[in-house]
Amino acid sequence: MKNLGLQGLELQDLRYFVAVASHETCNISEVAEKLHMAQPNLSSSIKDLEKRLDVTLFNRKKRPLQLTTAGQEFFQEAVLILTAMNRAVENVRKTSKGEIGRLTIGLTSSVSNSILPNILRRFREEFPNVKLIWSEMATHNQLQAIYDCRMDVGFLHLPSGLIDNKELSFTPILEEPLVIVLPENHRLAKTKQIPLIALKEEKFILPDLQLVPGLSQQILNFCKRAGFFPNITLEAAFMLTILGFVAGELGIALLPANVKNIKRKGVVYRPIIGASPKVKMNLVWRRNDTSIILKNFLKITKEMLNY
Amino acid sequence: MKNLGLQGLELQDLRYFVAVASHETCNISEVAEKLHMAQPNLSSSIKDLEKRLDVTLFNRKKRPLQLTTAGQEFFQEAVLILTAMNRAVENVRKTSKGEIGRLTIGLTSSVSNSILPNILRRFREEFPNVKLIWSEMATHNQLQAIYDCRMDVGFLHLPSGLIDNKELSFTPILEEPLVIVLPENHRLAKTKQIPLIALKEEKFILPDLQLVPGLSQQILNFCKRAGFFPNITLEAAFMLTILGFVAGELGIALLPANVKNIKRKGVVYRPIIGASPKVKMNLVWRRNDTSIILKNFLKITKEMLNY
DNA sequence: TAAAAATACTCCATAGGTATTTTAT
DNA sequence: ATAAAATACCTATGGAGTATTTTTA
Repeated sequence: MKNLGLQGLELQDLRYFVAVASHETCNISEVAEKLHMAQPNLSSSIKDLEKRLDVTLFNRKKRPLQLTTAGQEFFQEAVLILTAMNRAVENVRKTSKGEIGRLTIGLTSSVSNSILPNILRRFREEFPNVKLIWSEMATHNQLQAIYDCRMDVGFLHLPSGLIDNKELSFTPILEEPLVIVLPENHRLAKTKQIPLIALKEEKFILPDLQLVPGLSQQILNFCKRAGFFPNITLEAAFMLTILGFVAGELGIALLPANVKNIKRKGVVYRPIIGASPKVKMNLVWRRNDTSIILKNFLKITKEMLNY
Repeated sequence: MKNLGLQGLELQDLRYFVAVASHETCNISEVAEKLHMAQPNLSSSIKDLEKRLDVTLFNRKKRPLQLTTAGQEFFQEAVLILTAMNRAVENVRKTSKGEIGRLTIGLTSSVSNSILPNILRRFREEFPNVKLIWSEMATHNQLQAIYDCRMDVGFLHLPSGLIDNKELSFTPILEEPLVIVLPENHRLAKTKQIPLIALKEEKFILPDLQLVPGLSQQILNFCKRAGFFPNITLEAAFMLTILGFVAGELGIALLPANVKNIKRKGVVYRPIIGASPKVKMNLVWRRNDTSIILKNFLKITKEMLNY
């Protein structure tokens, strides 16, 4: 017999108790057999439990044994506790395999126009119980959110000066040529292919330098390499805003090729002739993030690039 | 080291895990000291838990240690489980002491007019967390409900043939004289005290023989002993109904004295002169009911009788 | 280099087994 | 009289201790 370890109720005690209490006739011998254990041990386990609780759970003056009122009460709660334990184990296992949980993803319009739908579909297939939360956000805001753990991963055009960052990791996932965005009545709209230098005297509408630093920096670099510094008349954070400005003949723009997926009245797209410049899209996350969900997301994203 | 008992997660595992996980810096050594145990054992307990779950709970590549995502998940659930266990223990102890729970009580109007309020007040004082559920019910229905465990205890006038019942126990708790209930214009209403035999030729309104067998049987016995069998014109299950019939001059009635607490227009009460007959009120419960709450209720009820 | 975690071993308390007695119907 | 629970006793696993090594910052 146990030496009354006064403290420390254990789940084993509950398991034995529940096994007996849930038996039709509370027959200890039968239950012991079902549990592949000796009857005296089951008996003394129950008695020990009663001693520790300082509560009589079974009325011993009756055969078959029957639960006291307190025993019924305890039975209900014991079942709940054992269930909770099983669920906790299941959940922690699934969580560790990345089968359940959540991932918060930041996007810019470039991504939602190109590879994103495929990635999401593929991820949903493999991890149907992981909640993906995504929000379209300008590069600058995304980086802040990732730092602050409000976001786990972001698709963005990498601004200069972020290479070898201590806090963040990144990987290039996409290279896109730029296209020239013109009002349909623009003199260059008749031309099929346009060299970059031909835009030297044009008014430029640029992605916002504060909010979308990566993309605008890359565009400026290409112009510089082509031999001119563009005449910037407007900045805007979102693609659609820029297209609107172009349609209104406020200027022309250079944007990633995926913008061609948007048919905008009054706007035409023309490829750049010559050393076609390409902007790079990166995936960014916290370097110290050990989440398996993140790891799986990165894996699937990389797979989708070799389609 | 443990020999990986693959099954059987125990609360002790959770307690150790929660102790470490809830420590500011997850410092195993400090936590071990706080728990008055050796550091290596706490270390290996945690490792063992991880092995059994097949989940890494702490990121060992970092100092201070930090919970993995799965570890955070498990921590939350573990705390809930431990809390549930503590609550279950508290509840079963209180239940066994009769400090929490419920008692379903049956009444007849006789009781609610006399001793019941005192009993309830006294019981509430001593057991504020026991829910008392009472319902006014005719004797016959009460007995049925007690048999069926829909009710735990009842106040009722014991019908003959219930003495030495195998299933039910009872104890007398109250003796009340009968009073004569008359329409205010009745010829006997002028008399202050009336002998029972004077009612020989009157029309009687009797408590329902089916639904309130105990009381009506006792009334009939008294009449028989006084030397006559009453002329029964009406039966009714409830006091107020009977008073209504009397007020309507449909007959007279004999009722327990507590009915005098009800002032009914058109009705007067007159004491019986001579060997004043008394009806007995009993408390009834299932003989095999071991509930402590019932026991306490019986105890308090008996105490209240010697006021 | 220092602080903390992991490993290696030792020991005994107790969960679990067998034999027997007691209890309730 | 019988079936089931309680008691008594025994055995061996694994939880907990001490000493030491490995790891991270």
